[in-house]
Amino acid sequence: MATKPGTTMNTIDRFLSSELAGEIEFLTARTRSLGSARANKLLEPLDLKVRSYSVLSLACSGLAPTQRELAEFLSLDPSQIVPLVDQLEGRGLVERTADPNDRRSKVITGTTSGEQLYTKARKATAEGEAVAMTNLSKAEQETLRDLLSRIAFRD
Amino acid sequence: MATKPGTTMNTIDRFLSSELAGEIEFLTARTRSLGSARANKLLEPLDLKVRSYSVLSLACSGLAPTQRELAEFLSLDPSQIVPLVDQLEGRGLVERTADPNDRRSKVITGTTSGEQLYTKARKATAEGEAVAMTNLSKAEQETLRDLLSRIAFRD
DNA sequence: CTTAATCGTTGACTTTATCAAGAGTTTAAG
DNA sequence: CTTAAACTCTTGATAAAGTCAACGATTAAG
Repeated sequence: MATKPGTTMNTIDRFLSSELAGEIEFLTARTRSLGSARANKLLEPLDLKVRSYSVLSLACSGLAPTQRELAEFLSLDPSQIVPLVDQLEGRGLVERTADPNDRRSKVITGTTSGEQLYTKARKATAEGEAVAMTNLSKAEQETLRDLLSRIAFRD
Repeated sequence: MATKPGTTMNTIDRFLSSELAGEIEFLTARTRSLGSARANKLLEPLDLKVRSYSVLSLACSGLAPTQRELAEFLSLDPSQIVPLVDQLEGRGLVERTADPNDRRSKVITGTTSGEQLYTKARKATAEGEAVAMTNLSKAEQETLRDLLSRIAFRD
C-alpha cells in the first residue's frame, strides 16, 4: 500500500507519513526555509534580507546591542556581524558608537532613516508571517509563538 | 528602564523584549540553528550530518523517493541532492536504481547497512529532540509538532 | 516524427559558515 | 603599578551551502 496505482499523488503528500516528517528538527528546518525565502522576497524592494533586517530590527529596538550581543542573539559568528553592520552603516541606516563603559565594544543604533526603513520592513515581515500562518487560528499562532520561544530561549 | 544598573543581565534576556524575539520567522530560525548544531554533534560519530541523515531517512522509509522528490521535500535544489546521494552511495548505505516507469528518474533506497545505520542515527536525533523539548510537556510537544507541520506543509 | 518538457548531472558563481590570528581594551593577579 | 589573561572587533583563509544555467538521456504532446 505504498503507492495507490492510478492515483496522482503530489510529492509532499507522498512523504507526509515518513518518520522524518514527524521530527521537530525537520519541521523547523522546512518552516524556516520556506519562511525566509518568502521574507526575502518581501524585503527585496527595501534592499534588505532577513539577516540585515534582523540586525536593523535590534539596532532600532532601543536596547543598544553590541556586535557581540547581535552575534549571540542571532546565532551568528561575530565575524559575520561585521559585513552586515558595514553594509547598513554604509547606507546610513545604523551607527557604530564606542561603548563608553567598555571601549572594546561597539554599540549599534539605528539612525532616523534606519528607523523609517525598519518601519516599512516590519510591515513586510508581518505580512510574510500572516501568509505563513493562514492555516492557524489566532490562538494557535500565539501558542506556537510561546512554544517556539521556550525552545529557542530555553535556559 | 532599558537597563537596570547594578544588575547583571545575560544577552538573551536583554533582548527577549525586542520586537524581533516575537516574530515566528526569527524564532524558527533560531530554533533550527540551535537544533541542527546539536543534531550534527550527535550524528558526528556516525559520520552523518542533518542533511545526509534526512536523505538516508527518506531512502529507508520504504517510500522509494526519486532525487527530485528528495529535493522538493527537503527544500533543496536538485543539484544539491547529487553529492549527498553520491556520498551515501559510496559508503554503501543507499542505492540508485532507475525507475522502471520513468527511466529518467532514479529511485533512492536504503541498503541493509543503510538501514542499520539509520536505526542508530534515528536514536541520536530523537535524543537531540528530547533535549530541545525538555521545557515542554508531552502534550505541548505534540501541539508544536501539529502546528509546525501545518505551516511546513500548508496547501 | 518533431517539438517541448522532465530528470539527473555538471560547472560556474555567490552567499553563508567556521576558524585562527591580530590590534586595542579591560580585568585580575601578583 | 605591572604583567598576564581575557574580551571585542576585525581581517583573512577555507569549507560548506545556495543559486542558476546548460547538457545528455528520456518521456510526453502534437
